[in-house]
Amino acid sequence: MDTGTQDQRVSMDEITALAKRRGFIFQSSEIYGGIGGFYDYGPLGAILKRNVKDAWWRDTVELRDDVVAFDSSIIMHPLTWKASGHIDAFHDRMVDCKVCKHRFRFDHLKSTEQCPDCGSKNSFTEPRNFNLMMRTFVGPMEDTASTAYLRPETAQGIFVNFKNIYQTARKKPPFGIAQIGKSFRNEITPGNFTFRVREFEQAELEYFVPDDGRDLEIFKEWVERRRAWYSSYGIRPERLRFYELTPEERPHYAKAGIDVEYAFPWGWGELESIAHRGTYDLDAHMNLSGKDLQFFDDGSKKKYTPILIESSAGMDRTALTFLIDAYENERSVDPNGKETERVVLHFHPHIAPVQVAVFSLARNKPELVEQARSIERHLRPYFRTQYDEGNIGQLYRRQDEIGTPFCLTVDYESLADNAVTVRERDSMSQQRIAIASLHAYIRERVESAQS
RNA sequence: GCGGAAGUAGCUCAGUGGUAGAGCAUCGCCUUGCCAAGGCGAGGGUCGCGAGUUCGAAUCUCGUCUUCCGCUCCA
Repeated sequence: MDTGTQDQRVSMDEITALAKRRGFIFQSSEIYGGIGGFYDYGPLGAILKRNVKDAWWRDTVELRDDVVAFDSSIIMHPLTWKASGHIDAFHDRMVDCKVCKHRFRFDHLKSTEQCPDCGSKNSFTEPRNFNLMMRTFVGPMEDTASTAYLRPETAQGIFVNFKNIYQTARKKPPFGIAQIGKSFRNEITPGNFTFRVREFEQAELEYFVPDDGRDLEIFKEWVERRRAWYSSYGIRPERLRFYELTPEERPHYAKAGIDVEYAFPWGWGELESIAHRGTYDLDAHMNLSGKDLQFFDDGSKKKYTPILIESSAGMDRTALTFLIDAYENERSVDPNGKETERVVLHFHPHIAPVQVAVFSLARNKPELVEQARSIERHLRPYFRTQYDEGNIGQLYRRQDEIGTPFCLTVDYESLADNAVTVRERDSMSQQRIAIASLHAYIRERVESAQS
């Protein structure tokens, strides 16, 4: 892993401490001792995650006339998961050898008495089901017939609605369907903070293309679009990689696959998977449901099953990535030779939970306070703002730590010259800006940040 | 799920059987007035949770939950 330059890698301890200290992320149900694999987003974290989702949605849906929005239910007909293969794949019965601690699929054991690895006899635990889908019941009766599952991915909602959508949206391939929503997996081992959790949010794009030989080309276009997205929000390029799956690593029906990975403090971790899925998913649902999900092409007068290009990104993982990637503990020596530290989150202005903080230089001078509050009120409809007052150095440090890109300070001169000091987070440089032109000035700075 | 370690205030920790503590943080007042950590004061603790031993448990024992590390798993 690259550890280069002065880039001392942040530890997960620092990230989780900051996340809690500043109200980004808390463990779920903390007062009852917590529950493994679930997390809550605090006041700043909720905005951070929303900004990440909005940034994805903007680029994937709003800026394209060939992608439509969708939002499907979390609980679907159980046969959905039969067709997708999730039910069969999740019903493995497993046993553990109590001596060598190895785990085996019960139906693969030649002998139910002797461990094939260490040879111990009668050392197996009872066979247990490992079902990674969360189960619940629909209706008041808790029986097999009413068993339903919380979706382990959002994509199936799009597949089963494919015909509904292309008919009502008046789209024909190539076109895409996008959705952001919660998914649930009973992970055996949740961990690494919000990286592997049991309830998480996915942003998925299913892009359907005609079978005209351009599928690989379109796949590559989406890979480049996603690469540009991460880049435009400032993710450090040396910490991001697009890993190309080998034919052995991808499913037999897929012609290509890319894992987008980030260099987390514990190693590379997957943020997103971009996959060529052939006609596999629509075929599976056509087979089980008996319904026709093919597309009729008016030009060639032929029916065909569209080929699917999928991008599936974890929003919690992406939000965590933005948090880690933005983190810097700046150490420097001040003019008096004293060592100082500054924790800064270098969020992109679109991602930052607070974009503009407005300060009064003194807290007990009503004219300054009123001036500052008035500026904050005027900017609030256009930016994510916050008012604060007190020791100016402390105020700056506090905003640095939550990644606020701009701080405005109202001082005694402001009352005379109708201008404030604008302090920029990364450079700490200051500039005097007329109050009347603040809105335009900040808007220009926020928009030009989008590279 | 297995093995190891840990859990005391928001954070970092001290407290080994006898009244629950410190520093930092938070809030209020004063001071300063453009890059934090001056002064005074205040709030804040089911000592992860539950049993047991004991006259008495943060402290000893057992169970359990959570987190971290290593396995395992990751359709």
